[in-house]
Amino acid sequence: MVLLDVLGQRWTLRLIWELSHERATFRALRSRCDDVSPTVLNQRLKELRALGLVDLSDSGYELTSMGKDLAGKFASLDGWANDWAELLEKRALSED
Amino acid sequence: MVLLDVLGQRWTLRLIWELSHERATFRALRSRCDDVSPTVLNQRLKELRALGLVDLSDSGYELTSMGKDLAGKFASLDGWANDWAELLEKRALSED
DNA sequence: AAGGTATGCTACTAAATATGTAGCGTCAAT
DNA sequence: ATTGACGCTACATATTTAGTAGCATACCTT
Repeated sequence: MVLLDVLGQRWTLRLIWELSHERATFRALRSRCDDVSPTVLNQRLKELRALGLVDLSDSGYELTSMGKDLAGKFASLDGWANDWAELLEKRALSED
Repeated sequence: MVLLDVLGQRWTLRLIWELSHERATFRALRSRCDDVSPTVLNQRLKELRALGLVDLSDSGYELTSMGKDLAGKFASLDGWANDWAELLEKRALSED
């Protein structure tokens, strides 16, 4: 599963997540991602562009239709993650 | 989104993927993941256990019910990834 | 035309992380 | 008692990421 190897790199998933909310310039993307170093940011963006998931337009970086499609798959994750975080917290509290 | 930071680490996504197919011993998991070093494997498994996504039983490592739930979210990714890979290949061929 | 500001991106060093290999301690079967 | 499998650790090496500075370009304003 090639996709997993790509996504399973630091920042990749996060980048897609951020871009799924709204497109952003290189610098804006940086600051949204905890000021990730430009080196890595550019590396990841290059990869994502090569994979046809991200595109660079005049108004900044944005997901391609494929990229949006993929991001949609993760959208359902958001709700799940919240429930899960709650469960974790409860469990942590009851462990004392 | 904490979940993304966890998943966006090398091997984490892959581990969940592998374990979603069938449970495996530490060593089996290693060989299935391109012989990842035991150091990292153990680190990741520790994290995943702390997060309640993975559990170590007598018969090896396996996903908890939460872990399975999460893996299910990714299952739909499989079909998508195949279509996507095809598209990519076609595009690569037509670029010459 | 000169200055200011924003863009994407690169160079380079230091810090963090992963790899690779060997092997420990435990347990069950032979 | 030796063999083999288990989960896991130690430690040196290699790779990756972080962090900072700054380049080249373009647009806008004065």
